[in-house]
This record gives sequence, C-alpha cells and structure tokens, in this order.
Amino acid sequence: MKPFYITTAIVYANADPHIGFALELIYADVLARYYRMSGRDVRYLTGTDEHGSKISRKAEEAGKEPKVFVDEIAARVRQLADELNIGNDDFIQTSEERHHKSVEAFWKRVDKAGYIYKKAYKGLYCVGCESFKTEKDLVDDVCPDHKTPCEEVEEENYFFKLSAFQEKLEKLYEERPDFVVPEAKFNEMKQLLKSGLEDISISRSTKVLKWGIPVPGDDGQVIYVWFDALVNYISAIGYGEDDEMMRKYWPADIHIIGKEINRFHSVLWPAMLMAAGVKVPQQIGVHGWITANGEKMSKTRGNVLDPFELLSQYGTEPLRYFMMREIPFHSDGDFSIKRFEERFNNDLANELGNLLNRAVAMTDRYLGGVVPAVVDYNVKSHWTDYRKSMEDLRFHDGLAAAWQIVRDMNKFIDDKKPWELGKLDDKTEVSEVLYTLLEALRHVAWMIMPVTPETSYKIFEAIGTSVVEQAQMPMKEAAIWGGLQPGAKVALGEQLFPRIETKKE
RNA sequence: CGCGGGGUAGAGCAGUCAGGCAGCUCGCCAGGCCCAUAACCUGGAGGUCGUCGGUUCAAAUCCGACCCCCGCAACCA
Repeated sequence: MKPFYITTAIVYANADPHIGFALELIYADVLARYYRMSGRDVRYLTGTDEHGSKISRKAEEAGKEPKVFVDEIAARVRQLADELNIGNDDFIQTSEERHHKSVEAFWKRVDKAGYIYKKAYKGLYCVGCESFKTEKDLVDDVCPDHKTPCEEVEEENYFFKLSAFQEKLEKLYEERPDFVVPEAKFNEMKQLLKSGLEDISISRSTKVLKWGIPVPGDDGQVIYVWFDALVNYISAIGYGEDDEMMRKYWPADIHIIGKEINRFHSVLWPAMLMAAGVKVPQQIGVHGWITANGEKMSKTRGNVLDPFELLSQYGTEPLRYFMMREIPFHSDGDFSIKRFEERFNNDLANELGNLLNRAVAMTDRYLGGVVPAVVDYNVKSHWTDYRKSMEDLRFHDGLAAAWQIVRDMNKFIDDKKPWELGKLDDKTEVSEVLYTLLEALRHVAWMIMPVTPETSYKIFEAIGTSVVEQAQMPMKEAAIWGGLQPGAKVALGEQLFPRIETKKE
C-alpha cells in the first residue's frame, strides 16, 4: 500500500505562529498518528511560506535580511511543533534551495505545456494586499483593508491560464465527490467554479518585489507567492529532482488546510498540477477556525490566544485533548479558559484519571497487584464507532467513543461494588471485575493514543503492560478483547491529571 | 435579488438529508456510595425546537414567507 502522505498548509512567516496553526498541526498529527497506529507507513509534512512583499517589508522594518528574518520565524514554528509533540517527518521552508529547484522545474513544465503567457497589466496596486485592485474595490480611493492609497502600476506580468481548466475542474469535482471535505466547503468551491475562472498573474516585477524565486529565464520578475508556495507539497518529496521519491508519496492523501485558503487548494492547485501533468491530491480537508470566548480572534480586538502561553500553563496533552474534543474539524469551535478547565477536570481528571486510579488501587489492594485472568466483554461496537469517526476526521466523536468506555466502567464499578467483593475469601468475582477495568483501560489508551500519546503510555505502564509491548501488535489485534496479559504487575503511579483548582468568578 | 453557515433547557451542541415519545455534555438541586483525584453512581427541575403560515393521522424535521446572529467576497491559521 502506498504510504499515507499528509500535509498541513505552510504557515506564512511574517509573525509568531498563531493558535490556529497549532490547531492545524494537531489535526494533521492526530490523523497521521491514527494511520501509523493502524499500520500504514505515513509521511507528514509541514513548513513555512516565506516569500512575498509582506515578509520583505516586515524584515525591513526589523532591520534584517529577509532570509534571516524568515529563519527566525521558521525556528519558532519548529519550536511550536516540538512543544505540541507533532510527529512531522519533514519541515520545508520555501526559501530553501530544494524548493527553488522544484519550483523552477515546475514553472518550466507548465510553461512548456503552454499555460503561461506574458501580458502588460496596468492597475492600482495595493502593497498591503499584494494585489491589484479595481476601482470598485476601493473605498474613498483607499484600500478598504489597509486604509492606504493604491499605487498606479504598469508592468508586464506572466499569467497562468487558469481559465483553461474550467471544464477539467468541473469534471474532477464530478468524479470525486469527496475531493473537498466537508461538503459545505466543497459546495462553495463548486459555486466559485460556476461563476467562471479568470487567468491570474503569477509574477511580480523585481522593481516592486525582490524577495522571491526568479522567473526562469527572466531575472526581471519573481514568482507570485501562491504559485511558489503550493509547490511545497511536491518540492518536499523531490519534484524534478528525485522521481522515485515522488512516485512513492505522490499523490498526497490529504492536504489539511484552513477555510480561508480553500480556493487556492481546491481550484488553483489542482489546475496547476494538471497544467504540469502531475496527479492531483486525493483530498482537501478544510477545517474551521477557533474563536476566543465566542468572538473572532483578531489583533485589533486584542483577543488573540498565544499557543506558547497555553502550552506552558496547561501542558501539551491537555491542550491537544481539548482542541480535538471541543473543536470539530468540520466547523468552527470556541476556546475559553472556563470551558478548558471544565473539560480538563471532568474528562481527564475525574473520569479517566480517577478511573485508572480506582482500577489500579483496587488491584493492588485485593489482588496483590497482579492482573487477573481474562473475562469477556464486548468492545467491538466502540471500536467500530471509533474507527469510522477518526477516518471521517470527526476526532471529537472518536474521543467520545473512547469516553463511552470510560463512563461505562465508572458505572460498572458502582454496580459491581468490588470493594465488597474484595473482602471475600473467594477472589473470583473481584478478579473478573478488575480484569474488565484494566483491559478496558488498555482499549481506551489505544483509542486516545493519536491525541494524547504520552497519556496512553502512562496508562499502559500503570495497568501492567508497556508501549513497547503494545506497539508490537497492530491496531486490529489490539482491538480484540483480552490483550492484557494476566500475571503482570500493575503499577500505581502518580495521578494522571491532578485537578485544576478553578478560579472563583 | 452576491455566497455560505447558524438560531433546539442557564451554557455548548446532536437530531433535520430518509417526518413517528425532544436527546447528549457541562452547570444547578436532591439522594446513594465509600474503591478512587471533595472524585464516582442514581434521580430531578429546566425547552411554545427564531417567527408566521401551509402540507400531513403526525412537523425540530417537508413546503412558503419573514426576523435575527456569524462568516466569506482571490493571500487573517
């Protein structure tokens, strides 16, 4: 089976990474870990988008060379990925040599196929937007977004014949009903396509912008940032340089992106690939945005959440858990400290952490800490729900499936009263109850592994197994009841998630 | 008539495609339990399903009109 190739968008390197990118990294990481867990060979790519005049300007403001500036931002993004425990296999920066080479090769290929032409273009250019504006875009003669006057610019640019792909894209959309998920986001693109495609300018004169990849054969122009950035998905696997690697990983199984850049990935990117005679990706997964306390995050509102701050305050796994449980992939979700602490205390501390503690402590007390013999219990339907949810990118439902087991077990304890059974001379019944608890926890640990791997490892240790032992079996086997070996010793460790003392309002 | 998403208990949401007892989580109230992290379990209160009209034995769900909120409108993650 072809390796599962997954990418995030590459984040624009003009500022410290945003919480939204943290979310995107986690979504992709959870999916990557899920497929690894189910036995697939996975390659996970992320990186930074580093060209364009906004960055050029920012660097200038900071008094730094563009390359120095973007390397610093890229280092912060790597740090974020690291602190979030993201298991990416590669990290690409578009200012890297390998990317330049691929982009050049890509451009040449598209040019040779006849999809690039040169045209004089005269218009009002907004530096902030890096784009030309029409008269009717302007409000009181200034750009409505940046409140700055636009400059009258005339230049010769290279254009990409996007219009030539109208029908091919329509056909693609028709043949591949799940090319873009969720459906609502796909419908938007279909609508966009229906309104017609125009050719787009894909270069800028070096008079207005020097920081970019030069157009092959024309030093007077650099390549437009999107036409350059999208190519990262194939430059990172050796497009134009390493055909074997390309064959191994391409087409990508899924590009994970935010809703604001859907059109670039669902319209422009497939058209570019078709133009170059390269296969299009399998799927575009469009996720929503995080709001902060119910409001859109923005710098002007001053309510932007800093991922580094949240990480240092609450830790990696609680943050990963919250994001995946509370912010459904297919829609927007809200982040608030109140909700976060509720989730933490209820789900992680009270329900899961406490359950583990109960199960292990009683095994210690009544059975001398030895895992008893196997008794039957049906986890099959939970696994079915779980797998379906994860594969549909409904990670919150996947976690809910795991928590269904946790809740069942908490009820089960009250129902069976093992503290009474434990005092009997005949330990048969209490052994059955405790085995059920410990083994159920093993299944829970497996299910939450893509989201909270470290927590899973701790659970394994506590119930008398280990990551190493568990990793020896594929998910299919692990999902069978009875995988916990009788006779092993449980190990009552520290509390998994000590409760957070919530602040009084 | 630019496009899309949404309005269901105090909060957050599922249910709407395929009409059939209005559900889940949190919070609140009462009780139980004593293994456990003041945790766990059970029960309860709380909803004219945005509004008006239509179809139907039956509407949160289908049809029509309207009101309100949010987002997008070619580079905000």
